[in-house]
Amino acid sequence: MLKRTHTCGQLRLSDAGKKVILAGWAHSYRDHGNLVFIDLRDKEGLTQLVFNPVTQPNVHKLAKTVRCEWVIAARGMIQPRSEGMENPKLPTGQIEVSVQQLEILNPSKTPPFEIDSAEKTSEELRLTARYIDLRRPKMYQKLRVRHRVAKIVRDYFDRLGFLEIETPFLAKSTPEGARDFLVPSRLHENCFYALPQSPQLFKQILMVGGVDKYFQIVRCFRDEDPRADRQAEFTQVDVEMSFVDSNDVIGVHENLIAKIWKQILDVDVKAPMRRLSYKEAMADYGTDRPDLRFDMKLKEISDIAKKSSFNVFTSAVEKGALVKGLCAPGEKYSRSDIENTLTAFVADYGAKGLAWTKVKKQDEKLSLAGGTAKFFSPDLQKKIIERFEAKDGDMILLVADKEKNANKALTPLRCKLAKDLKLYDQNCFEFVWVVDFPLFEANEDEKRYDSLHHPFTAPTQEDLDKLETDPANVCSQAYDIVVNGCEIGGGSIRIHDPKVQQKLFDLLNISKKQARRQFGFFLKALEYGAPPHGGIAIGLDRLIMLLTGTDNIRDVIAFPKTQRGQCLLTDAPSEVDAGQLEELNLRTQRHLHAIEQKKDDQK
RNA sequence: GGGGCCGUAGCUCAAUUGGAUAGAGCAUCGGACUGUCGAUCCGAAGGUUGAGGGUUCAAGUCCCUUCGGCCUCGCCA
Repeated sequence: MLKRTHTCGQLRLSDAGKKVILAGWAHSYRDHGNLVFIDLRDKEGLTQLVFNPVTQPNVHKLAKTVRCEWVIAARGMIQPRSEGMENPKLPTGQIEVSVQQLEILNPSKTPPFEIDSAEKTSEELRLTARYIDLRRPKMYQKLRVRHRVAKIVRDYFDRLGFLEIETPFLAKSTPEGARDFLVPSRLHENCFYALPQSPQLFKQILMVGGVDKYFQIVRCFRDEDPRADRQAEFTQVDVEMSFVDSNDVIGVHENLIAKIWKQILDVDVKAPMRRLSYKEAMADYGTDRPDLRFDMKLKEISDIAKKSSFNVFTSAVEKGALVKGLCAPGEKYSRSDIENTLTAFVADYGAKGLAWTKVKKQDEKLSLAGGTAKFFSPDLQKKIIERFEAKDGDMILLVADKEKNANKALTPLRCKLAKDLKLYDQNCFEFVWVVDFPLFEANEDEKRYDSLHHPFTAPTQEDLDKLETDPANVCSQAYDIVVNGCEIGGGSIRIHDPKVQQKLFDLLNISKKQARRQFGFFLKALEYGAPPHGGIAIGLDRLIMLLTGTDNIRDVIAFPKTQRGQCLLTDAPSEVDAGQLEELNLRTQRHLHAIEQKKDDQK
């Protein structure tokens, strides 16, 4: 076998005269009857091979048989291309290899799609023939960024004295949070492992174990419906540290993020980063993961709206709902755009309606015109205009609903408008830490509290007493890192006092018995000198999505799954032999039906 | 579990809105060609219109069921 001496992306004019061997895939071939050209491709680039029938008749003959995606190796001499024959589109376009020996390492069937038109090919086919898709330079680039980020992460934590420690994948199921993937135990009948949703308890126990500084680039599993930015299995940069407060954890990670952005994109990220309290974020942006690339803050105008003559608003405010909205440059939107497109848009998020009005300048004075304007007196109109700091030509869009519902509709609306109106630079990154989360959110259906993050998040020292008196207003020591409206990580200082942890379980309506059964091992660990500790988990897939500019998580995973959790390449999940089930003491519904059928037949 | 979009040749799409033998570009195969680089030119082959059922004189087109892909609501401590 010819062994390569160079890659297909590195040869330049200065290499002219060198004897080289290249290996790769035939990207394209151009047969002129006499001269034959083959563009040879490997992960580094393309280099043109030229076959001359006069000087190398046998090699030329063989070259004529080569087809796209055949794997070949070629030995030859680098020669400068003659004048006018250079290809400025290729970094190697100044030279070509005049081939003296050609070896066909492996022919290929005609590929199911052409590499050059993969962008236009259905993702379904690309996933089915992933090995073809991965040959594309763009795909390789994304894998490379992923690798480089992982390397930066490992080097960074290593230098700071962190240990990367593996935690079990065959773990204990806990009912909270997402649905677990279960793995049946062969040795323990009727028992199951769960694949970890995160190594949360293990990393905390590592802190009790004195490890002090832990990190892991680790796969996590959550059996929930996928989305464009969500897969059932995904990767986290998982971190835990002892003897720290929130600021320590935040500091370490904003430096890491800055380092990654600098090394991958050559972008300077300011550290320390901005911080927003949960309250501010919810009030101004309607979400705990605000997109700060543009302003367009949400404003509540319940106080003004309740004085209007618009029944929808007045009755809503009376019922304890609020009127909230935003103000956007409105020239681009016609009345029907608003009443059809935008109203339908917010309806998808549960909004019952979208009230609108436009801001007009007349005689140097701003007033409202159109839509709901008629329900507001000039005085109220003035107040609305002031509240939104509205300008001539703006449109004001309002939703009247319970706070939660209004926010749920307005947040995506705000993002959609900003995108449509191009209110921000696509290439900028606005990082923000969202802090001061409440510890709980009320679960109205089941009349109890739910953890906003998870039940191991510590309340602030000041609010410890409120756990007894006023749980709804207890603030937690949690923090989320958000960029461009995307949550890329979150964590908290944890509870290290078993009594506080028990109190939390009580408030979450987890009985002592249940707590002991599910978390007993953990509560016990806390009783043996658990240090104060805290940590964070950063979503690696989303990080890579941001760094590579894709909004499809499957693009940054070598072998991703579809919306229905299938791997089109391997056809997982698939049925298994009855014998395998037997060994695991499992019966599927179909299995049981078959057994019943057999019994009936015997009768 | 709900909503939306999609499925026609290996690939990307078309088919005058229910009408005749389902077309085109690329790819493939054969031929021609001395410098191309999305080579060009000539020719050929290529179809269970995702699957099943229905309406109709007639279905790629309309209806029902089903499979698959994508987006999304719910869900994702």
